[in-house]
Amino acid sequence: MASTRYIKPTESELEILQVIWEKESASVREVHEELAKTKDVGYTTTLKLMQIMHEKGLVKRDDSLKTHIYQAAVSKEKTQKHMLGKMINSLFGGSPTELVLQALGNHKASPQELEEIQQLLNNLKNQ
Amino acid sequence: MASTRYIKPTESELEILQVIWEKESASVREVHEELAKTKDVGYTTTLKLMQIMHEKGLVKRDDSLKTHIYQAAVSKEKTQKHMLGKMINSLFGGSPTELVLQALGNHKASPQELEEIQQLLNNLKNQ
DNA sequence: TCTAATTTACGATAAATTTCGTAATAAAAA
DNA sequence: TTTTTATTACGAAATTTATCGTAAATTAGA
Repeated sequence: MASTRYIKPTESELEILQVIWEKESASVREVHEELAKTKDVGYTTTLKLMQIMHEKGLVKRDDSLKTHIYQAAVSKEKTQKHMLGKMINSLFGGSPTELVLQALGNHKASPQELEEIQQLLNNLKNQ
Repeated sequence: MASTRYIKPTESELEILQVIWEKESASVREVHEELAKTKDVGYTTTLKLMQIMHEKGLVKRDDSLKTHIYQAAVSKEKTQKHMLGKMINSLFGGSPTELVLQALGNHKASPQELEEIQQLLNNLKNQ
């Protein structure tokens, strides 16, 4: 049952995963077009990265047609959870609260968002 | 007044910064002993990293004595803020709220901590 | 069919990060 | 003083990550 060990995506790999998560599935071209909006990088670089990600098991692909279609092999939620946990440990002395306070303090949230957080907070309190 | 641009610590540098932040000031030996508790790494590796960090301006040092004493040149808070911001953008679609919800949902907080968060939430609501 | 364009495969290089060995220096101990 | 120990400086290698050029294969268009 031993689940395959967690593979930590690199920074570039995270950028690519974001696009794939967003689109559900995508070709190299589509991912590249998206990255190119904010980054000056060659097509083959994106291609190579995605091939490596496939080897690592970060993405799966359908290569039955000429243009391969990629999908994420790791969930956004699991990845978020891992990265958050690592950050909490490495930068916030293991205290998720410290992180939450920082995040709320430094980055403004809308009234609706504050309400969402309030809801969750209420749930947590009633336990 | 242009403040010097932000220098992103690498992962190893963050480990070292953590120790220095904790101890306020420390020699290479002290930092290394701490790292060695959880990591198998040579003394000169730690030394070299700290020298590089000094060149980059991540730490300052008193080298008037044989054993140099290091201090952080970047604050824990500023670093937290930067890393959080980066993570919010790269993994939480720019939404701090999403991050907060994840952090609270996945990592348990004590009643006191929940109260702290409630306080901050109240402040934010009254604006 | 023949030519263009698109895509993948692959290797090589570049750049950044981490690692450590060795020598020089300074301090401490014998 | 002499020897041992601890520390720094430094260079180089190893590793990881990111970049791109070129060739081969496939598809689409003329």
